[in-house]
Amino acid sequence: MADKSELFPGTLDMLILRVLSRGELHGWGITNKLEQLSKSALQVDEGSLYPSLYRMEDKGWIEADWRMTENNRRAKYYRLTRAGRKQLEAEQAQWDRMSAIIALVLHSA
Amino acid sequence: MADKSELFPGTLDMLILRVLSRGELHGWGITNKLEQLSKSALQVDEGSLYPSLYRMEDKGWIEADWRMTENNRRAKYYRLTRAGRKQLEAEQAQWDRMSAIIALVLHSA
DNA sequence: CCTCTTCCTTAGACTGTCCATGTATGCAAA
DNA sequence: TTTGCATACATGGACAGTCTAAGGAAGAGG
Repeated sequence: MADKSELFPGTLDMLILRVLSRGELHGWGITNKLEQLSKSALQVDEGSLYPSLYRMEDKGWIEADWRMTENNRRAKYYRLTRAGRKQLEAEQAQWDRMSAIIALVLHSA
Repeated sequence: MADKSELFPGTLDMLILRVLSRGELHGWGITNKLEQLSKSALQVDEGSLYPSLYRMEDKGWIEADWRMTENNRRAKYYRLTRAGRKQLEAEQAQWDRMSAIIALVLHSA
């Protein structure tokens, strides 16, 4: 990931699902969107991004088709499936739960 | 880890360091303390705990010696080193940074 | 005795990230 | 027209860290 701020394994899927929940995008676009949304804190490694996309496609959380971008290039546009939406909700809930627990431990007297 | 709520790789070290920053403890005690502090949300797997302890000992973040517990058993008591304290601060800062970023992405309009 | 609890140890599988590298093509500048 | 840059996808291999699973030893208490 980005400048020494590695992502916690497992969170990349969630972040991608979240970005896709705002509308379909191709891989390259996802990278840019994540960088933009995180105010440059996240620069997704392509070696993490694409495997993640394939995994999620296999699992049926996202689906894709090839189209042309506004830059006139071939690109694979991904979008959430219904299962993907459920998955996002679940992961988000799980994240909230776990980060609350961690905060609890970290800030306990 | 615990009832289907797996920890994010990397966070276990931080949680252990945090627990040890409250006072020395042996492995078994760390498990219990984490469970207690997290209100039973975390049940640390021993196959994760001990490798983590050995890693951190190698890195010089913690040190240990064998003693007897109040239950009259041999146990290895771990405590933070100065380096461990610095490490904890760093990881905690990193955690705060990353979780803020993730929250930003998750909750962006 | 016999079982339960405390306590530590380690091998092996698995998952997911990172690094590095490769491909292809559109477009603009030199 | 050729050179270089930006866009876009793909993939092998290394590596770190977790989980599953199994085992061992020894005190406490029935």
